[in-house]
Amino acid sequence: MLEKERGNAAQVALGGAGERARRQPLRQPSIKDIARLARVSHPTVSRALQNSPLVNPATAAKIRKIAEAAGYRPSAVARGLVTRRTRTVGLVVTTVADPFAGEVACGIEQAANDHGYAVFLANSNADAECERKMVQALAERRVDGIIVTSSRVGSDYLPMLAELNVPMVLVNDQYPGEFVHSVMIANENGSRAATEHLIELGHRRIAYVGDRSGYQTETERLEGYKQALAAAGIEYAAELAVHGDGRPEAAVAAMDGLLKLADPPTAVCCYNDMTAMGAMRAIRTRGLRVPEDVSVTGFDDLFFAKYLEPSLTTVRQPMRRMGQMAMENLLKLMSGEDSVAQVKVEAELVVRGSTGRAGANPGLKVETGGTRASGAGRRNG
Amino acid sequence: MLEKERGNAAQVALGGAGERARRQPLRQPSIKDIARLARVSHPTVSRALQNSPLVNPATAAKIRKIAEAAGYRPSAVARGLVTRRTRTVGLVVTTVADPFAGEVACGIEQAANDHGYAVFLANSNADAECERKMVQALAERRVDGIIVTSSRVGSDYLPMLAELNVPMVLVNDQYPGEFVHSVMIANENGSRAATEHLIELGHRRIAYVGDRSGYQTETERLEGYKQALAAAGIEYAAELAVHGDGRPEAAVAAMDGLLKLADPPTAVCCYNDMTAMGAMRAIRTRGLRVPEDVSVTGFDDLFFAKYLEPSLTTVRQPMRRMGQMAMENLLKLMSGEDSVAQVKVEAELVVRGSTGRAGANPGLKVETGGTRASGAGRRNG
DNA sequence: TTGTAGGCGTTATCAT
DNA sequence: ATGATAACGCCTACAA
Repeated sequence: MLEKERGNAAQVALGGAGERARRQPLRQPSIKDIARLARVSHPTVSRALQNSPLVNPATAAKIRKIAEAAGYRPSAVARGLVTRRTRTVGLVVTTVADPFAGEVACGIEQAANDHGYAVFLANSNADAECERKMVQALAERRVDGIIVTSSRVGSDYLPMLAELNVPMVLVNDQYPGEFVHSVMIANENGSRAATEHLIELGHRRIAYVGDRSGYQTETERLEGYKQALAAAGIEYAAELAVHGDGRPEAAVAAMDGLLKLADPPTAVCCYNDMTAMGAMRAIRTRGLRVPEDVSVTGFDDLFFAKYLEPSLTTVRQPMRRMGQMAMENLLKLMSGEDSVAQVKVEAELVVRGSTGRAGANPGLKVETGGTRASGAGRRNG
Repeated sequence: MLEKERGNAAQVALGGAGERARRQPLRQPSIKDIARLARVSHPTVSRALQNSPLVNPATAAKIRKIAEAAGYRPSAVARGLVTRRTRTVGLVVTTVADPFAGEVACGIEQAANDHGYAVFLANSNADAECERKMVQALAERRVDGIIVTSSRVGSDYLPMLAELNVPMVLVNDQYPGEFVHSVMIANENGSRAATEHLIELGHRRIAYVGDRSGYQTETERLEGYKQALAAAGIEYAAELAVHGDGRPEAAVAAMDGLLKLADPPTAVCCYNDMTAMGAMRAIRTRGLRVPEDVSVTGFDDLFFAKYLEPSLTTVRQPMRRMGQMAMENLLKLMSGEDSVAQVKVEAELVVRGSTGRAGANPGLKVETGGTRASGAGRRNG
């Protein structure tokens, strides 16, 4: 439409209050512009726009009308500079493309948005150095707080925390320790429940396909598995506890190794749903069936779990809710409350079609899985 | 000039220059603080930190050392205020928990990060009003650009674009029209390829399970399906084209309706992988098998597609790459280049186990799917 | 090579 | 109820 009229739409619409054209990236109207148009001082405009009671209702209305007409939008950056609070938080994840991280991010974003906060997204790609850089970058952006999800360098945050002096909340992170605030799932309980479920179904030879060893989440889930075995008087066999990397590809290989054992397992407890997905593929590829030949459990209850064939018995994490809780904790921290600390979220076993009685191998059965779920531990959502 | 020596961590660490404690949110050191410590003026510090050649290497080194020791971090907000460029972009998605959006977001974040930009995440929850609000909020944050993914109100952005005067790039959006910049997948081609594949396998009675009707992406994919039918001389049957909502739950119901037809389809072309996942569930629930009884195709090639049983034949979208392209286009737009416009990305058929010859029903066959993929259209990644 | 003097768009602190 | 005036932390002239 108009070509050289760099004067922004607002000013043009108002009758060309712009004295001279700007070469700058098209300045948005400021309170000073509005003040000039309304024939008042900028502070008055500022007050009017904040619905301050200190301003005459009539002038306030007039100012708001003018601001509206001018397409005025307050600058959060200028406000942030003077108030020293940007109403911005940083979210560090390995990658949002990961379904778990996506769900958590969704919960965080929701809660943040509800409170007028914006969320900076930072992917660390599971690289510690990169992760550190991202946190630094967030600090430069002057975020009011930071949430780190599924980090593998959680312990490194303690010194950072002190240095950056920015409130932080960790979600399912590595060694949150005593000094930081966190939201964690009850890994041991969840994993134990899954394993107990398999034991109840008569399984004795139960394998575990984990994440890379050494991480807290992995260690805790493995521990839950061991606890359940011990409680049932089943001896832990090191050959049955193998490692993947939390992704299906590695799980295929790990599971295949288990199936090649002289005495292969009849059930497998997986670190997470992605791992379970890979394990199921490995089982099917060998011509075996789930759950008739091998029962499988996951962890997370990602959206696809109930749509796998058979649908996956898994341990549910309320991922969105956890994100929301993390954000709410962070909000408290940012407002000065130093009370909240470590939040432990209970995990819930969701029994579906991928687990069945040990030795229950009714020959050729085509309709595996489906909605065949026992009543126990059904999801409440 | 300033009599009140605001104490801060840096100064304290450097020898306790802070006279008295502050109740403020603990100010970070500024260039002025560094200047005082280095006994130079702030502009000199500013220049030194920007590696300006206008500053004496010796003093520059000294300044950098002091800044480092003081834990100085430049304030992006102050810089943004003066430069009028925040090096920040907004990303609007329905929800990052959606795998497609997550992948695109990942690509965007990557590219943004590579260029020193930070990404604001904004979930619209598929609500037009909310989406509009998020864009306004981003404008107040003074983002340099905005990317909108899978919006259903794409056309509404034209007026917004003019009003906000912020460069925008849309990814797989609704009616991008002539005036906005976009990255779109070749929906018709992709859908046509999938349908042609089914036709080549001998199918004649091919159904289509779409998204809610009226959206451009949906319309185009349906169109591709129709084109393939027409080219093969198969008459389009309205009863075989049904609607879901892009999510598995709705697809289960839609597919079930198709299976209840007097003359049910032997193949179904689905709007996306989520829909295909639901369709497969509906098929199995009825005691039918994929692909022996019904062949299924998806669209997207989400991470789980190859792990479904049978693995899903689908049309691949290079999602991360598309996000990256969108960001790169946005970078150009933000730097003033007004050249880039509508980018169309080719879709690639990936043949896997969920599609098979029509009428090829070899009785009870347990090992469905797996890695049984024909050579045609294999992914190159 | 360095320092001085604005100004970015707000809010905050005083006056009036 | 309103208006000057001064920050906030940085950058960019321009002056020295």
